Amino acid sequence: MQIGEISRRSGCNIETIRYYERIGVIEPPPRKGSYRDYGPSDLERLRFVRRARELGFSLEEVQALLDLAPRPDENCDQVQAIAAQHLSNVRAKLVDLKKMESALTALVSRCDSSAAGRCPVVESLAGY
Amino acid sequence: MQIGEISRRSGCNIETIRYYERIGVIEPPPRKGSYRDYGPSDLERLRFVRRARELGFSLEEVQALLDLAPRPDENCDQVQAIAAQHLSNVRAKLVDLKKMESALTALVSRCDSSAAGRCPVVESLAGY
DNA sequence: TGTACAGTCTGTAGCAACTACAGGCTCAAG
DNA sequence: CTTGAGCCTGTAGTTGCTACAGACTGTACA
Repeated sequence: MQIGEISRRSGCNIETIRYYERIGVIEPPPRKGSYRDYGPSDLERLRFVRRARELGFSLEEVQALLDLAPRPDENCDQVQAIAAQHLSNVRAKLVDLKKMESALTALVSRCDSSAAGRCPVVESLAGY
Repeated sequence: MQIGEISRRSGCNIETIRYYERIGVIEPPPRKGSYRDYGPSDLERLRFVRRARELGFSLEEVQALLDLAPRPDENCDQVQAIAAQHLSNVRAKLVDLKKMESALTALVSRCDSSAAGRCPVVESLAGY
């Protein structure tokens, strides 16, 4: 299959696929003429990458997962460790974002009820 | 005050301050000899930038806020609009992150109770 | 047979928002 | 007079793409 088709079927866009090849996330496929010729295993791999990216894994983590995936029975601990670590990062980010959310909510709502002539948003950011 | 001091007092690091100057977020201060010589208003401005960045505003938004801030009474609506827009982005991100969090939690916990010989994390990412 | 046209190729540059040097200056203290 | 901290400019790296330019290929239709 050509790059256009695997792009459609994997949900990765064409430039991204070539980028993944360049940085070694996927193997360079054989060529049919000068065109890349992908097989079903490439499709699987790209889908794997895409799902992992959607869950917020970095490409480095994805690489590690891909390296471990062929022997899931032996590497389950390491896979687990990567996922758990990532989960805790996500939870930390959630905490941060929630803080931001409430700070922003306060900012915006204060503005609604403000007296004329001053802007609480600006004042809050300036640090009173 | 020199860049080191304003850096300490604003919480922005030195390289970042010079970067902000380069891209126009702050004005180039006068020089004392060849050294940048900052005044109190620069400190205020940098603190403003830092707070806004901590709340997740992009530098472009920060620029806009800084442009509007000198006349808060006239520009309150626009300031408000920027903040409200940003708040809704933050909320959208929160929703995404929460989805990621529960997907990851499912991934990781399934692994705990898994039978030997298969790794649910890998399988889930591969898409069964 | 010609030609149009979609699809692909390589290579490079851009994005955000910094961060990290290298290699050189300046300025005050000892 | 030298040491050392601090500053200077300029450039390149980071992450994960995305967006070209300019050239080629392969197929369908006239």
